[in-house]
Amino acid sequence: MQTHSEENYLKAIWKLVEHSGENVNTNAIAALVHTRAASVTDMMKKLSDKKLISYQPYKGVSLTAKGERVAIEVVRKHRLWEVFLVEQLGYKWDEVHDIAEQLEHIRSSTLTEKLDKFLGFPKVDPHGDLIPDKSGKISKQQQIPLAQLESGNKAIMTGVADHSTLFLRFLDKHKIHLGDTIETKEKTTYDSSMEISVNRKKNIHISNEVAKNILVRKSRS
Amino acid sequence: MQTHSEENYLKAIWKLVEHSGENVNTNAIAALVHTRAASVTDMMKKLSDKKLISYQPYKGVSLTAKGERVAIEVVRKHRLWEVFLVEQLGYKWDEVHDIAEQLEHIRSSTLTEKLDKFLGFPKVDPHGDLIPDKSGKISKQQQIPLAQLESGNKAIMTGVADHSTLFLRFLDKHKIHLGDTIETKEKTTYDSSMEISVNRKKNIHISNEVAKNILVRKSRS
DNA sequence: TTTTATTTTTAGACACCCCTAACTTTATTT
DNA sequence: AAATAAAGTTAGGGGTGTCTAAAAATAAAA
Ligand SMILES: [Mn+2]
Ligand SMILES: [Mn+2]
Ligand SMILES: [Mn+2]
Ligand SMILES: [Mn+2]
Repeated sequence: MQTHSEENYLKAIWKLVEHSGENVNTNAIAALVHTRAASVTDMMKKLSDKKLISYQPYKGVSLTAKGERVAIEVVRKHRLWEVFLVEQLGYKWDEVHDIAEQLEHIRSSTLTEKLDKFLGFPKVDPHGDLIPDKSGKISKQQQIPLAQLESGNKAIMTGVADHSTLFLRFLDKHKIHLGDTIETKEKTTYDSSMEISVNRKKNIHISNEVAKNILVRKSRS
Repeated sequence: MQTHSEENYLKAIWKLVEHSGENVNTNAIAALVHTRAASVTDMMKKLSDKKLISYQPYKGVSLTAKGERVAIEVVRKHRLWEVFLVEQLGYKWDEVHDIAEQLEHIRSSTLTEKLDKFLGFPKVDPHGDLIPDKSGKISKQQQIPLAQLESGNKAIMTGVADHSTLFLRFLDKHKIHLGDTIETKEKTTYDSSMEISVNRKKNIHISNEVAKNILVRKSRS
């Protein structure tokens, strides 16, 4: 049984491992859980004692099988609750993170499965992130940043790399949504900005900053 | 902003005041929040410092207006979540308490209202308890224990005094539910047990213990 | 290879929430 | 009124989770 705080740390480590593959460093964790390095070190000792991570001072940490199981369960709950908040309660996709951050810690042996069923066993959350299944399995998303798409190629938007309210609202304002077909019209060499079309209609000019945070799946056309 | 623990204490005090009217004593609180008297005293000091209760050592406590507002908000959330768990997720009425005990602490300026709307603005929770409205108003339930109903009188079951799984399952087993019409057929003077009919059909013999925990509203017939 | 900068850990502290044991106050008996 | 019982508080302490400041280890630069 883990505390909320322990769960938050495990989830943070899991996310960092997903992205970097490497052992995770203290400051990165501190940034994700909004604490200081010293607090992270304290927690790493506790999680290590509980065999949830493997930890060698100064050398970073990684999750044990046990720790990963816990982390994935938290991620599963977080994403399922996000689906609930958006699809059932009518929240916008930029409003749900903080609430899900709390709901993910609700402890019950039956709640997650009932919620999953109630929601119709969704595969992805409102941000396009995959929802781990009951057993903790989660397939790797085949997606790349839009910034990497060659000129003239079509793709479907499947996710976002930046989950901030600011970015999500920016996308809303420009009517760019998950599932939209995006075509790269023209790339400017100078600043790597690009002209794109959304659903074959609207043409928009976006910066490289934005293009890096839009994740797409190349359509085999 | 209160901690989970503070909210639990405030809710406990609120419940005790509802039932007794009097200043609430330390041991009663300890029993409700599953702690010891010493812990209660510690917390009373903190809540008093925060002006959430008025507290005089050895003389019991009562809620300030501020404290009552917080307590009722927690109760509102608890009961709304219980409705969600039963009506949307398919839980039984004896299974939801512990989960609602956690969900009631989810902090969000918008969640409660969205949930309330989603559920269709329910008036009562799965146990017949009234749900405070958005402004914190909660009307007094006009109900009495079935044990107090005179022989030959009809009433409608509106609630339970005992929320334990054991009792709720007992009622399920005997198909006694909220909204059922209950008529007192015969009372045994010796042990105050009684013969009742449920929905004009089934006749059941129940102990006084049980009759005290079934709450009914007399039907004006 | 030194020196300097960055990262990480340790030391010491504090708020929170709970506990047991001992003491004090209040209530009840005799 | 004195003795006893019950209820409530204080003293002292433990685990958790966070912090700042200082020290140690590692990485980068000169
Ligand atoms: Mn969280
Ligand atoms: Mn998400
Ligand atoms: Mn609670
Ligand atoms: Mn209830």
